[in-house]
Amino acid sequence: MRPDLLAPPPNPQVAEAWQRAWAGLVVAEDDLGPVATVAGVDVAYHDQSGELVAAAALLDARTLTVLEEVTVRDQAQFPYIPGLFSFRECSPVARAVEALSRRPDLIVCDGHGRAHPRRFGLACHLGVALDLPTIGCGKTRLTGAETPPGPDRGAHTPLLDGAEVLGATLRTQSGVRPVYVSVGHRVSLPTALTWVLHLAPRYRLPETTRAADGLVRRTPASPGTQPEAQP
DNA sequence: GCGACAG
DNA sequence: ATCTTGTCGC
Repeated sequence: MRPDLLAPPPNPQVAEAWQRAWAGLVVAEDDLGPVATVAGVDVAYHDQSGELVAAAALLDARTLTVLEEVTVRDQAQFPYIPGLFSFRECSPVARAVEALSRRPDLIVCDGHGRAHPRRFGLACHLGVALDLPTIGCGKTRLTGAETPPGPDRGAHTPLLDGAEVLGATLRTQSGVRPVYVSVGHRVSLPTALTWVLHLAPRYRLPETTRAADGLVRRTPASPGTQPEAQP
């Protein structure tokens, strides 16, 4: 891991400068081995004091069964600012992933990767910080011009900034709004699309995201019992 | 100056 | 993200 990439920036201007520099560390090509496990990550804010709960859910890549769940509590170190989202959630999420008993072969993030103003969204940030393959899968668009994909499951169209392909809109289920897929780190866009579609056999969002989301929402922010791994 | 704006 | 009930549709 690279703790230097997880320190809270002093202000938005510095944060943007760091993103522009770190964007050069992103690998947008496939550099992953056999994928046996895929992790989903998410963060929930249970009160307005900045207290948060980050979670990592490890799934069997073939059966999509949840193999392990981990949650960590923390205090937000940076406000939510569109474009600087990763400085709020990357650190706690990275801690949750590292708390898993084994490193996942791939991580799907609840947010964008290269489909970002400076090409360094949460998925890129997390991937580079942990040096693990990551995919960005957001529910809404941040930047880029989109074209509605066809009505059937699997249909997809590029998310563009002029001639540059930032990612893609992907219809994971017929008749539902598409999700926004982009490269995070060490995964190509075609591979990212294939995985997100595979991970979303029944619902709009991938099972990895659903598992992590359900986990953070049922985890109390304050005291409570520390969740343990689920066999 | 007027919108747009991940979670 | 979070605050919140009922309701339209498959």
